[in-house]
Amino acid sequence: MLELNFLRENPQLVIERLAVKYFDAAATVQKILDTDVLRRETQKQLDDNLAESNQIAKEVGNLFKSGKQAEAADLKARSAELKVLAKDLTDKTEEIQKELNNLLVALPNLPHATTPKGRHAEDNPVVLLEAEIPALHEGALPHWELAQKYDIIDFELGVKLTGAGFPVYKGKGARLQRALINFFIDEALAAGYLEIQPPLMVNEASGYGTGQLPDKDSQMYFVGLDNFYLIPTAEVPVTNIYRDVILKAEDFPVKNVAYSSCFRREAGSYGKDVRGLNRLHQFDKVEIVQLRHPDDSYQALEEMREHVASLVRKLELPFRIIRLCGGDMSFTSAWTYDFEVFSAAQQRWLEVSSVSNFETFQANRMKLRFKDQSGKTRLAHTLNGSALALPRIVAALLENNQTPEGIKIPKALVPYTGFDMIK
RNA sequence: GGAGAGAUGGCCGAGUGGUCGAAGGCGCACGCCUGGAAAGUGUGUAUACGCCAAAAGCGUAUCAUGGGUUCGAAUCCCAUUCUCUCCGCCA
Repeated sequence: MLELNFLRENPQLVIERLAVKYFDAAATVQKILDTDVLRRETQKQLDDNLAESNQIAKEVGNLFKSGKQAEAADLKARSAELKVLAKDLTDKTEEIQKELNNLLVALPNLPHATTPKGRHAEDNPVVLLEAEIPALHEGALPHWELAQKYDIIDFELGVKLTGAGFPVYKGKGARLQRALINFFIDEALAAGYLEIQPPLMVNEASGYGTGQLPDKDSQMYFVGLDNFYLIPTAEVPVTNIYRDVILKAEDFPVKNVAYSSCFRREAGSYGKDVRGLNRLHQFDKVEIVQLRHPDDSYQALEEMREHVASLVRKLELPFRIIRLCGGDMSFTSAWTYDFEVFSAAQQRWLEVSSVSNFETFQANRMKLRFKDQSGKTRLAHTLNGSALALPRIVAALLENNQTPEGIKIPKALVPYTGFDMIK
């Protein structure tokens, strides 16, 4: 959520910047400004009304004490009038406040001033390409066929147990998953992150805090009996740890890493793009989250980008980093890098990580603040990134490393898997 | 799931209708004291919104949340949520 004060002072800038995301904000911004004026007027009336009521209440108390019942009765009458008015003003204020809030929540985050122009994914500039595309042997298979051939991932069985998009990992497939998780977490620990094991279900307030609610609720699984949502990413519980928190300046940087299963309904996506591990309803991911002082959040973003790059390199996967253009950026992000690995049998780039700086957008929503040197309370910056999401990494590992003798495990991972080949 | 107790500021804790944004303590910050420190001592120490060009100042709201009673609610009433204790169940 954008900050009202900022919007009040820079409405034109907001409109221009959001145009980069192909979001026409002019009407909403104007409405926000109008509603804000109305809100302050109404608020003032209500405050004055309440101030008088408070005054009267004091006087009545004094009159009672000195036995002047008659005068007290007069004041009580006035108080009753005020009360009716106050009720009315309260309702009005709340309604206006709600409307203002709805308008504010509808505006995306401002993209950073350096955001590349462009509308679609094809317009995203590649900022780094480290991709030696492996030459596969004759008869190379896509990962879903490899999974079956070596009996390491069973998609059919998942359908039996739950439904499509809930694969069962078996034998070396399961161990490969566990190895990747441990590898990713260890790497994050070495980079100074604090490990967190969050709940996999969250309440409504948390869903709202990171922006999944109110409007993206159809993407989350919902446990109706208890009003819980299954997390679509560890970002939700981990970032919400700091909801309504005021940090001290010396608490920075806050660096958390969390492994979790992630649950996504992915309503409306079918077809060949979602075959095998390409898109699942349940998958595993290691997520890194940072809270930063606004002055060095972009330094942190580069640090996180480098961290993720080092992971992909150690796994010896061909990859590229792209900077999302305005039109392709998410609602909440100010700056995003996507990491894509090349999956050689599918001949496709697969997104395996998205690293973003949200600046104060999430922080404003969840009231995540800090006290700066001068004692002033300010919103912190939040950042997060996948480091990494497992299924597409597994897909690329299987496809790229296949040989007629079996699938080779990258050296960095062997200490974690305990084997160097899937045969 | 059953029975009971409870929820107050960063923490502990007092407060059963007005003088309460809230005693007292701890913690923290700054000052005094000291050769330095401890002890002692003084002052300060929530958040949001609004008024004001701004600071100062002032107003309003907030004692789990939402409603109600009352001229007036941290205090009384109702509902909800959460926590704790005992019993039951259980990895």
